Amino acid sequence: MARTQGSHAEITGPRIQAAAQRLFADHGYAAVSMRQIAGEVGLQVGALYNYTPDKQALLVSLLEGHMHDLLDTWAALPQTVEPMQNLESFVRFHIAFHMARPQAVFIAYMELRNLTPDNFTRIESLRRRYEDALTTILDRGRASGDFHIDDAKLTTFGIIAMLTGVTTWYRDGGRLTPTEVQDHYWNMVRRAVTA
Amino acid sequence: MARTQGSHAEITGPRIQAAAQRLFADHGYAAVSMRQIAGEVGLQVGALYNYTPDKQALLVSLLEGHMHDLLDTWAALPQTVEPMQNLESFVRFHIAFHMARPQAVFIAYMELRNLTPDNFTRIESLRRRYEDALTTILDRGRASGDFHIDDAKLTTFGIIAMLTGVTTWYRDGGRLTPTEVQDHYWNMVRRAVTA
DNA sequence: GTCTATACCGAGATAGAC
DNA sequence: GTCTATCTCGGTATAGAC
Repeated sequence: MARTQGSHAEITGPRIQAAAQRLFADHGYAAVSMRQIAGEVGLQVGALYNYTPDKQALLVSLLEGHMHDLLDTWAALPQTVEPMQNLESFVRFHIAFHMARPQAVFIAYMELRNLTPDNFTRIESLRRRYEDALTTILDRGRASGDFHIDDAKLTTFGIIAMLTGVTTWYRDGGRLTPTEVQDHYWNMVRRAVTA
Repeated sequence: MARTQGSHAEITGPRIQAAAQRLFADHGYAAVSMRQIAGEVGLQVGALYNYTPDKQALLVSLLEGHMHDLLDTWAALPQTVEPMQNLESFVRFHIAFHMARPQAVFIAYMELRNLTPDNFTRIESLRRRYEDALTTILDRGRASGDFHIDDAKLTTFGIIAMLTGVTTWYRDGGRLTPTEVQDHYWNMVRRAVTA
């Protein structure tokens, strides 16, 4: 079966996603044009619309892909019954996952306001599911007496904000290795939840 | 002295700033048009250019104003020689200041990438000065033996990220009073820096 | 200082040939 | 599936009358 000339569906789709991700992360969704994305991939604008109905759908698919990646990867990790161990693996996982995908993370935090209300609701509910995973760990640890925390929800927000902040300063090849960064943050979190 | 008809320089300037701040915070700098800002103030577009040379300068003045407000307000607070007390007042100050200006804070964190390189450098150096204030407190507390921390710079990033995260969920009139929020975060920070 | 009018450009998206 | 060409709209910014 000879292909239609210039037809490359299987590889063009992912390349569009990758280009959009890079450009959205660097300049922001609103500041990036469909022409720029097309140029990055080596297409004319019109061709983009074979892959996405519009610009918004491109953003949504990036955000949804990222959130599902996050939830699925965490769910696939082995869990223990020991609260302190569970918390440690959450902390290390969160840092490692976020360090490895700075662009996707950046978009996930910055571009929520560019979603239409219904898309926003969908993405927000995925984020909440992730937060709930940590809240559950904290609640169990408090029930078992391992953790001393005032408010599990607030502690969840505090921990996640602290850990996610790593992406604002961490650069590959910097002063600290990823493991060292994890060690330091785990030290802070561990002490913050124990008396 | 009769005024020129329709001339209101003293009040129009601040109103433009306020409208820009609100719109930039709600929709993002790149997504807001000069026409929208003018409409919000009750002007035609052209009139805006009596107050700002261009859109970028409007953003810069908001960011610079916010950062100087932050630095000056902190500098005006009384400092003690007691590291634990200094850290507590930093934590409470940071939360209170950020809670009170959600829009300015949001813009200060989200719109840095829409600055031209030289403007970015200026704003970044102001932010660094603020971070250094906390690092200094931590260093002093470590030297005095009050704090047990691995890395003052990293602890600075961790604490500031955690505290600033308050703005993502706090709403006036919510479950917790501002003071209760401060109490909880101070508990977490205090434990995180002590053994 | 504000207005109206406009220059100029680039945005998102579509149509139809190949 | 991609291209060229184009539609329509709204963007920033300016000119000149009042």
